Amino acid sequence: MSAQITDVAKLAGVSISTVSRVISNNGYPVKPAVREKVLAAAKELNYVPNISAKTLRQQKRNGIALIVRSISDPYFNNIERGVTEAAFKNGLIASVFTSMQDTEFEMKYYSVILEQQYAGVIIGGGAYGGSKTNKRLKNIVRQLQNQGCKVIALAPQGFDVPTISVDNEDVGFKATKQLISLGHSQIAYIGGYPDHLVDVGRFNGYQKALQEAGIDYNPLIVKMSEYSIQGGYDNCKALLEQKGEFSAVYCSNDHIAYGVKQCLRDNGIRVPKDISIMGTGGFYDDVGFFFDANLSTIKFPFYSLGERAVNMIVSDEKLENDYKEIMATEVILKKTTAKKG
Amino acid sequence: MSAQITDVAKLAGVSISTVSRVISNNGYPVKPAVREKVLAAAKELNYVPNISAKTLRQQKRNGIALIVRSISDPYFNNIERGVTEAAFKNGLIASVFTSMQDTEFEMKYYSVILEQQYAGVIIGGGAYGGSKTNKRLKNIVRQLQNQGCKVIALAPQGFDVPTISVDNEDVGFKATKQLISLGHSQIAYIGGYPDHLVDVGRFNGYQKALQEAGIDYNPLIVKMSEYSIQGGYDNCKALLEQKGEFSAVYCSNDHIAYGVKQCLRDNGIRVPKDISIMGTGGFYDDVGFFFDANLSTIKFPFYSLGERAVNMIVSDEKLENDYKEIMATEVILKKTTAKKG
DNA sequence: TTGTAGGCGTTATCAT
DNA sequence: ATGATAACGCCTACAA
Repeated sequence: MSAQITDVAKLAGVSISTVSRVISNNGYPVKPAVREKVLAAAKELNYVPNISAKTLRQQKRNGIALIVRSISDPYFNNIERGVTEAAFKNGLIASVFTSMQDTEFEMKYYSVILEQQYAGVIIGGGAYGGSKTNKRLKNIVRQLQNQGCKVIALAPQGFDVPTISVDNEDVGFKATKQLISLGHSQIAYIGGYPDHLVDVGRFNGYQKALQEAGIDYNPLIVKMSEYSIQGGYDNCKALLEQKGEFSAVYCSNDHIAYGVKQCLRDNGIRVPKDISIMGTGGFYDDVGFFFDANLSTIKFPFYSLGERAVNMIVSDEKLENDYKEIMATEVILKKTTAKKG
Repeated sequence: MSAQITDVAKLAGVSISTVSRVISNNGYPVKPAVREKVLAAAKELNYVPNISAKTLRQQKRNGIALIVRSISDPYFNNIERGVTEAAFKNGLIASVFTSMQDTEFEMKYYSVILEQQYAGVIIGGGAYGGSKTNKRLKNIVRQLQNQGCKVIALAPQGFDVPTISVDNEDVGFKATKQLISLGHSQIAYIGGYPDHLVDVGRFNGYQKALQEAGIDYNPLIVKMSEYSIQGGYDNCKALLEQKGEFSAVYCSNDHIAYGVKQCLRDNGIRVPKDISIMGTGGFYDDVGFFFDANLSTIKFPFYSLGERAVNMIVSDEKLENDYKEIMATEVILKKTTAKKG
């Protein structure tokens, strides 16, 4: 249908090898005059190399897949940017796939990624599933690895894959400690899925910080449901209704924190004067169309996380499945935290 | 590296043609017993067909690209779902590319899409550029079309491409008329980029509705800047400070409307009791982690828009560049509109 | 510095 | 119903 390398060669009056060498620009010596001729011919014919043929011949993989939970969850915003930009720098092309938190979808994606011979897949936000679904996922992930596709997770997945992530226990610990250092001792915890590994880690950190400060753990002011604004709102409301005493809340995710903030506001409670809130993630600040939530939070290095994952895929270091890499987080204090007054 | 068709053939004791027929499952008759043997062999070897070879041989395109402005803009949430799910149903695979409102990025994407021989590209949200960048975009889009890649826009782009969209003038008209029918006559307009075709349409509709109702157009209560919550907030604040009189606001986008809502609230103005707000799009309701904004709005058929675009790409009807298709919108009344009191 | 030719893993055509 | 073989478009030894 469209022009191919032979057409360009014919028009330029050279062999296809010469054209190939000019087009792929691989450093192989070609006389400048010839190069010009080839380029001119290619331009005239609107020649575009066929990447299937190239891939097939080179046995090289050139795609990076990023799996996210939902395309519009701001949590993934900077992860995606890091992945996309790093991929480009390495001559690869990143595509985003949305799992919708649905294992069926995720499985389908993996099988496509398998066929498409991607260089790697970055699991930014996989489906949330129990141990049965995990087994199926684990299987297909192993298959991907067998095919030479590198798999990198950006959070613990419940089975061994090379993982780059934050230290979730440390995150929970730092956040809670921050609240303690502001004089709070009645600190509620509102988390996401109770059996999500990520949440378990943050919750452990929360408990550890309390313990270290000699504060008794009070299960009455602990709530968990899901990582959403609504979840935060509802759980906060429940806390208020049961009249649990607390002057601060640690939320294991900024969506939750934002919901809590709204709930408190709707109930005439001043933030941070009456109650302080610490969130987790820091992703609200990165999204332009969001109103700045001004959350005090533990900021994750989302961009770097994505960037690093791509670089690991690109490099030829062999990755063991038990490989774990931790990236640093940062305490950010904005307008939802204050000294206990 | 990994198993290929010859390996499967050898293990199953048949020819590669037979394997191909079984694997591609193309209806060609194969004896059941043989089929079983092949399937077993393929499974044992973890055989996965190489899609590059397949694509090369079949000259078939199997990718759909969706260009969005930002991965986390909820505006694209249901468009993406529609595209992804429709693509799957048609045996295609959709990838999302984020333009970041950056023409350079967008150009790079198009050139990759060109090489990758995508079946089609859906321009959900292109870069926002002036006429010079439009020229470059137009060129590469023409090139895509020449290569046999179908291009569909989901909003006017400033140059001719087959477009499926809502009728933006009608949208602005209906929204304004709705406010008028609630008894409002001093209706402010807060829009996005003043020279964005989409906004021009909505603004025209706004003016037309006023005119039809015999209301004088008042340029003092019209503001435009950008499609963001912050933009809505700031423009609303400016309106309040200049003491322009208005009892309702039509916002040409829900981000803006949400910002306006926040601004009014922060200034002690009750919505909708004191001031009514109509938004545009209805995308806040579709995103789980969002707190329901409860905006009265003109709801767009995002999912169908994406779905229809895919179906147009898949079908072999030839698309003229001046093809335009309009999809219906719906007035949704929630908690930001009330009769003028 | 340039050209020739073989092969990457499929599918499809043509025999059998 | 099955098998042999020639493409698909490109890259890359190897030859010149």
